Amino acid sequence: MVATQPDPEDLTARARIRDAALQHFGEHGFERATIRGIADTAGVSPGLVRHHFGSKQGLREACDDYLVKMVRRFNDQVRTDTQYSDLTYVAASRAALKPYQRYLARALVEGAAASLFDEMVKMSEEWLTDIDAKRSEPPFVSRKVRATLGTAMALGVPLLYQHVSRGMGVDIFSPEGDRLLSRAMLDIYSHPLISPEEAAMLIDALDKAPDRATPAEREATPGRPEEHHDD
Amino acid sequence: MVATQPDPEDLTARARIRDAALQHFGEHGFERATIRGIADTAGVSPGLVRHHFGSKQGLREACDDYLVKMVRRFNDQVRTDTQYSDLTYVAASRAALKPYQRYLARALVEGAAASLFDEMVKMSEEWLTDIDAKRSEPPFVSRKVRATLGTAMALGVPLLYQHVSRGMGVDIFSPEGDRLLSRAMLDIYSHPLISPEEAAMLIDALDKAPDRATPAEREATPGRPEEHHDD
DNA sequence: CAATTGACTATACGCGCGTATAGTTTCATA
DNA sequence: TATGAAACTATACGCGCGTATAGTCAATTG
Repeated sequence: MVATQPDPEDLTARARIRDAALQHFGEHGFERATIRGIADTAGVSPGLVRHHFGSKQGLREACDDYLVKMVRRFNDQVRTDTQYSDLTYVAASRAALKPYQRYLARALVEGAAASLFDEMVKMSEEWLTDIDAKRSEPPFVSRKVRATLGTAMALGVPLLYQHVSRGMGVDIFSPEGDRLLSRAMLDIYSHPLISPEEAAMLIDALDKAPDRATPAEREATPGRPEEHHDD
Repeated sequence: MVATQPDPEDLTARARIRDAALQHFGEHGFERATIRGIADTAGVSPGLVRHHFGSKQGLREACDDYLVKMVRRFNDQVRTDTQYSDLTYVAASRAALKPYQRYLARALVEGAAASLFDEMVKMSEEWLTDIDAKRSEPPFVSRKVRATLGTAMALGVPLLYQHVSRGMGVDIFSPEGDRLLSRAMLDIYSHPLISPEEAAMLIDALDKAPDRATPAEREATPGRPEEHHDD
């Protein structure tokens, strides 16, 4: 009961523009989305967009800020509610973020929304703390590394939701899809792909032979492999 | 002899354009990338791009086809080599696809490159077949569903490589980063987050109360939650 | 040696975009 | 009612883009 949004009904024009931008950016991407289209969806003139947000980039930043605030609030809320396990958190955040999912996906892949990702990692770390307490062997790597990887992997599902839905034969955002997804996640998270012994063995091999070039590594080398500067 | 291409070596202008496009599309996104910029990187005139690929969209499709062909060849190669486990495959494909990773990420998130994703799922399914043989309890869901989810989760890491690198404190494409990543993956894949008993219990709860609305589900409902038409 | 064909360039057109600016309405306050 | 600011609209400009077209050059072929 954190009474957040005053009323979805009489939203101010500024908020309507922001929501329309979230939608358009998510559906068409930042470049392809047009101020005119966003203004049209929001029911205002294109000029008003500029009046409120200064520029297209400003509008984007406002969208990012809004989402970060929303995720942060969601996390705080869940954090105080101890009934959630890691699994149900994943499911809950999947549901909560659903409307913004496409926007989120694009932003994250483009390297933006960093604080949002980090927020999720911190969340994962907290749960890992509990899980690690019940664990016998010491982990191979630090908790933060595992939390980071776990977060990225969990995000892979909504990020690729079109492909996942196609592969599962059901829209993962529909009730049935969500149910199937939850079952599958429970199965995956409760059944290791390899045994700890095998893993330890492979780690040993890894430490002894750090130079493990695959046959493909030699073959797949195109024009400019080493350049990735950010936008 | 129809030898239009004097050499299969990737030195023809057409190949250079394709490589430049892979790079530009990956770095700037499809919309933002310009034919002029691609032509410049390839060292040709913008007109030649059109001459060879017809249009910008045609160029994109050529890039997709090329990548699919490359992944397929990689898979075939690995498939015949039985020394690979699921884990090392993930690592190997991570290395092989590295130069195309940014392009891949954008394409996949935009819903394109579907056959590529499906190819990977098929690969995962084959390995799951072996793993399932050693498993006592029956899986909660079909193998394909688990393979699909596993693929999406594995892809989440390179998709979010900037965030993952930041969280791990090391570039995951550097040798050290790759090593740390492999260790972490081995740990995650060998240590379940929850016990099978807990999972079974949660599934039970899931089946009995299919309507599990979270507090956030009620709160986070923006303008148009139910619309997601594809491009 | 023409003659044809394909690789490649130079140049320009038209359109849609972000942006700028001037003008109009709404509304709180005195 | 007067007034000033803020919300909002109408209109236009300029630029960069994809695309189209005409032309040049090099290699192949009879």
